[in-house]
Amino acid sequence: MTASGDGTVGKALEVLDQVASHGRPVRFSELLSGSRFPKATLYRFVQTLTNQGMLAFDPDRGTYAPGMRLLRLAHAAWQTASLAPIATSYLDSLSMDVGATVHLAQLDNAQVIYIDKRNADDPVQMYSQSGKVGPAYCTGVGKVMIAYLPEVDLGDALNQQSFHRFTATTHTSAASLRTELADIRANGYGFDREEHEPGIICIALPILTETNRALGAISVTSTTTRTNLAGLESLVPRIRTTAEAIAEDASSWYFPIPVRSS
Amino acid sequence: MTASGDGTVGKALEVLDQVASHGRPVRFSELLSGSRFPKATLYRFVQTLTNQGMLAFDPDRGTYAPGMRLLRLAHAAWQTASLAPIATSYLDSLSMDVGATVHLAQLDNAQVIYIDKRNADDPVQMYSQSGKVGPAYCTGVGKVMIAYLPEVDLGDALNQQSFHRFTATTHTSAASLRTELADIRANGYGFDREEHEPGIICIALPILTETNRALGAISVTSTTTRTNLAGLESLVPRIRTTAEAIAEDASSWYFPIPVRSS
DNA sequence: AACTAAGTTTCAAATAATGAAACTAGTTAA
DNA sequence: TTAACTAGTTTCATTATTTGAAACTTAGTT
Repeated sequence: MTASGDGTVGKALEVLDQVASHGRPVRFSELLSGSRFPKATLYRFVQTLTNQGMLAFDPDRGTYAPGMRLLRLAHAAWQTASLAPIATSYLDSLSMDVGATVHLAQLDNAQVIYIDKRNADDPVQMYSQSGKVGPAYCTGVGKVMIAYLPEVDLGDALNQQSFHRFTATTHTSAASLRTELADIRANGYGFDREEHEPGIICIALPILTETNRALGAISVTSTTTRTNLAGLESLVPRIRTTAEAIAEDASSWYFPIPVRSS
Repeated sequence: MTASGDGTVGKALEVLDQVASHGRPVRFSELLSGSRFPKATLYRFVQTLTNQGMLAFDPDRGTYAPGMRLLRLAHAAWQTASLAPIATSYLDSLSMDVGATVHLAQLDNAQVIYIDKRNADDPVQMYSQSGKVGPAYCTGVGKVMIAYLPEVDLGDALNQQSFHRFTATTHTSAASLRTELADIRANGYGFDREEHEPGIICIALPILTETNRALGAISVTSTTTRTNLAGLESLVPRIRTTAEAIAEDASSWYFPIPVRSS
C-alpha cells in the first residue's frame, strides 16, 4: 500500500493520483467529495500541483487534469529506469519472428505496468500503451513477475490483488494463484489462459537477473481462434532468447559511476 | 519559471526534476553536490519520493532514478489532458498522405513537449518519443505555438528561451524571433529553416481554438536533400485540414460534467 | 589502527501546514 | 427583487511538520 506516512508530499501525491484515477478532467467539488482532506487543504494542494505543472487547470471549464510535466518526467523514467531502451530492438525482431503482439512489462507496486508493445498485425501502432496498468494476478506478464518475488514481497503483492473474476478461468484466491506460481518457477514461463479476456491467451517469460530477480517480463499474445496454449508453448525457446538477451544487456547497461574529485 | 514558492511539495518536485535531468541513475552524493538543500533535508526528500514510487532506488548500485509511478501518471495525462487520443487517427492519415515524419506537440512552460509522432520512412516506430522536450525558439512547432500566446505570456515565454545558437539560422535574440512570430500569425504557419539541426527543415501549423489560442501544433519534417521550404509550403492545405479537424474534435471532446446529487 | 567518504539518524528551533469559518460570486428558486 | 443555494476562495490562530547542524554508522582506504 502506498505508505501514507510521507508527510505533506505524500498527501499531495495522493491528490495527484486521485485526479489521475478519474480518467477525465474533474472539478474541484468532485475531488472534494472523494477526498479525505478538508476543503481548504485540498484546495491548497490542487493549487500547488497546478503551479508546479503536475496538474493542468482548464479555466473555461473549471476542471483539473494531470499535467504535461508528468510526460516530461515519465520520459526520463522510461529512458533511464525502464527496460524499454534496451529491449526495443529485441522486441522488434521477436515480434517479426513470431508474427504476433509482443508486450514488455514491469512491476510497479504489485501492479503490471506496460512499458512497450509491438503489434505485428496492424500496420499502425496503437498510440503509446506505455504506462498503462493492468492486474498482476490474471495476466501472463504479471504472474511470471510475481512468481519470482522474494517470499516477503510476494505476500504483500498477493494482498494487494483484487481477485476480481473477469472470466471463468480467472484466479479468485491467493491460494490458487500460489499453486500456479510454483508451476511457473518450475517451468520458467507462464500462460494467460483467457483469465483476463475471453478468447485472449498469452505466454510470458520473466527477464531474470543472475540472482533470479525478475526485472520485467515479455509476453506473446494471441487468440484462441488462431492458436492454442501448445502453439504458444512452442515459441518458448525463441522468447527465451529474447528475454536472456535483454537481461544480459541490462546487467551491463549502467556505466561505471564517474568519480568526482572536486 | 517553475515557482519555487510552493512549500514542501514544490521542493520535493524540484528534487524529482533534478534526478530526472541527469538522464541516468544517480547517487545520493551526486545529487547533494548539485542541490541547494542540506544533506539531511535532501536525504528525506529522496526517501519520501522513493517510498512514493516517484523515484526508484537500485540497492545494488546505490542509485536513484525516476520511478515507474511516473509512467502510470503520465499515461493518465496523455489520455485525459493531451491531444493525442483525439489526434491519433488524423496523424496516421496525414503521415500516409504526405509521406514524411509528422509530429504532434504541446507547450509546457515555454518548452515544446512532443506528444506523438508518425514516422513514414522507417517501418519501425521509434520507441516512444512521447514526453520528449525541445526548445520553443528554434523548432517549427514551438514557434507557431508561442506565436499565438497572449502578449503577457509571450513575454514570459521569451524570457525563458536560452537562444543557444545551434546552426547558422538559429534565432539568437527575442527581437529577431518576435519578427518571425508576427509573420507566423499573418500566414497561419511557420517553418524550421534548419534552425535546430543542419539539413532538417519543417513546416508547422498551430491547432487553434475558436478564440485563437494554440492547443498544440503539428509539423511535417523533411530534409534539405529531399525537398525545400516551397515544397513543404505546398502541403499547407493538407496539414491545415488535419489541424482544423483536431481542433474541432477537441472542442467537443469533453463530456458534459455529470451533476451529483448525493 | 587511523583516516576518509558516503550514507543515516537525532532533536530543539524554525517554519509551514492545517481547517473551521467567513467571504465572494455565480446560479436557481420564490 | 430578494432569498437560498452552490462552488470556489481567503483568512488566521493553532498545531504539526519540516529543518539542518551535528553526531553517528558503515564501509572502504592507506
